[in-house]
Amino acid sequence: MSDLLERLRGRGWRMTAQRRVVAEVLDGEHVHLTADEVHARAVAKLPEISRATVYNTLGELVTLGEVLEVSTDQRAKRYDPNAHQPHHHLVCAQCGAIRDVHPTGNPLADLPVTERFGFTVSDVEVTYRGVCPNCAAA
Amino acid sequence: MSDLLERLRGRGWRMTAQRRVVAEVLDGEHVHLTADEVHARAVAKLPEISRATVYNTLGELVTLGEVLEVSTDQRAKRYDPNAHQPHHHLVCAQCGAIRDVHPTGNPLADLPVTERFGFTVSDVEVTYRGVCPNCAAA
DNA sequence: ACTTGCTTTAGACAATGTCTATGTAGGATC
DNA sequence: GATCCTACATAGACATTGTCTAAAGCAAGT
Repeated sequence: MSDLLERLRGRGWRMTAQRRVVAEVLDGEHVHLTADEVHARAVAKLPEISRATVYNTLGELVTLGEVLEVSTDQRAKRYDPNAHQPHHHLVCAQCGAIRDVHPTGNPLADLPVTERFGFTVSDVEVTYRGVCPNCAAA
Repeated sequence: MSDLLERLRGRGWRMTAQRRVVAEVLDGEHVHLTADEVHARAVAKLPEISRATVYNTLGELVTLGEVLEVSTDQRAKRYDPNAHQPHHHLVCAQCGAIRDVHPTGNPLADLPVTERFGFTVSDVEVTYRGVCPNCAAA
């Protein structure tokens, strides 16, 4: 994904070693990392990167729409680099593992006007919960 | 809702002034309070109640299934006393206001087996996001 | 009323995230 | 390539939310 780096540069981003590293970490694995996990992996590549910079950079990526913020549990937010394809999440209630899923149907259409209370509804998040095969086996 | 207090007593709960107050706060208004908000209202009725007790009691009510924990934003969890009627939530992206809603359809049925990755799926949460009438007017 | 042990309390601690003041370096310009 | 301006990074204090611990308190059965 030099794609990503190019897009960011095109939006006037000043390209720094720190930002490059954060982008690489998110690209390197298609997973759902917490900010601290991103920081840990970034430090492995660039030891002097600070926590604040990771937080700032993640926040900017979210604002730019390049990364999604996911709150599947009440703990740390997770960052999902799969921002350009709409999807929902399936979470293991025991180990916290997350999978991207693509349900059929359109939940937005399932909310009648009488259930909107005057809100302008623009988005819907669906989180499925269950037990993953690993945890079920244990 | 002496109902609630009776149910709790029936389950072996030792009835204390603190627990009674927390239950009253949750019953008094059909809203979605944070733990701190519950604490503030509890203190108004029983000044010496501690933060830890409120957290403990809320946790017990959740375990007993009498109250639901809702995480609509990345901030504090909210507690929903409407635990006996399945529902989802509609959240204002600006002010955080929450409404209980009842969409049609069954999202659980919308997740094909091929999208379950071996998980045993037991539950689904749907969170609609939008702008409430108050914020839209402002 | 006594006793038992569940419950409460205050405050330390932990996890996650934000802010500030200062120093650094990207990249436009020459 | 050297200089400068300004956006960016840094360390660490601070804030918010929640958990844990040890000691004191009190509900309820006897």
